[in-house]
Amino acid sequence: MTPSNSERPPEHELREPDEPQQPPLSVLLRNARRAVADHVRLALDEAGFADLPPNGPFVLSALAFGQAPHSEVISRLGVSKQAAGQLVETLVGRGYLERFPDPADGRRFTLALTVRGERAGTVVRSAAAQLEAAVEDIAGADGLRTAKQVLEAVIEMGAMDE
Amino acid sequence: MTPSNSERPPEHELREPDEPQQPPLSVLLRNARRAVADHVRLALDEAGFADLPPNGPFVLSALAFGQAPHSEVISRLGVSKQAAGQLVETLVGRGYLERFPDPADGRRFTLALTVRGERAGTVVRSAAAQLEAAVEDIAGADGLRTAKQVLEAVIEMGAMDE
DNA sequence: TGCAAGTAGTCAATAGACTTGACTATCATG
DNA sequence: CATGATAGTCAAGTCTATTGACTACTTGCA
Repeated sequence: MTPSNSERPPEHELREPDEPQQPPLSVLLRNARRAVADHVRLALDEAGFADLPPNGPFVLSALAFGQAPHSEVISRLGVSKQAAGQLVETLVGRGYLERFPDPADGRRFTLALTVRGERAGTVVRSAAAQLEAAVEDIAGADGLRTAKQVLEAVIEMGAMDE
Repeated sequence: MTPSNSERPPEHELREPDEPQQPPLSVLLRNARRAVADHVRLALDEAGFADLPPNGPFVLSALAFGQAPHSEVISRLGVSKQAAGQLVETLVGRGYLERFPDPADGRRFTLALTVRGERAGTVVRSAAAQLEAAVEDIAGADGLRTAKQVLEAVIEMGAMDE
């Protein structure tokens, strides 16, 4: 027996919810985020893009059909520039992205999707859009818009803590 | 110059949004989730619980003021039982949790919060509640309720892909 | 011009969390 | 009491992110 237990047994009872109350926002957000990510991941796997790393969909979406400076992708990702650099390197290595030097600034690079990257991006966007459409069918256009406004408010509140 | 660049420059322009359209749900969820997590993390750091791992708040909330079987915490976390076991081990080691053997079943363990764990749990819950209340001030009670319903719909849709 | 300071990005090492595969101990069923 | 299932751990490896230090380039100012 490896875990070190003390001898005293616990006292309280497991609480069971009397009413079907709504869970806290934090839990809902966590689970909803996971659900969307899983849905997108499933679509990617089926389409032959299983080697796209977890943050890949985010980069692909940020690039959409166009291009963007490396630095912008970094700042949108919300991770350290080193982590973003590694991710970009991986995506380049796996054929999703191309890197172009900025002609005006020798330090900078521009990122653009390859054909494969665009295809994967299409899968990401359509999977997300499909789920969003299904939610809209249930919640209605107004409900979805309201929900998005609330999410934007949450994001804004969070940004206020620095 | 380490990155391998090709010589051809990119063709398209960076698109800029003409209208302040709402971002896709997937992006909003990602960012909102991060905002909440950051907010909670900040509160924990300030309260002296900086050593709580990222998934710690979730476990603490799952335990609330009571106790729960290890297996239930595992299934709710949505990760492998090994990962959950590591997390629990860490939380025990850092004084947030205690493990008690189940008197009826020698294989099972019950988890309960220590005093420190309850304090940290209080911080987590109050930080989350504070943010939720602030959002409710902006969006209104109806808006928040609607948003939660939408999130639950998203979670349910995701569960349908297996 | 030329130097100082700031910015873009990389390198290297590491930490942290999760995964798979194999295993032990206990319980339930016949 | 033997077989199979379940709870949980051990061990090893992977993957992602972090920190700290560094190079290369640009900008601004004298």
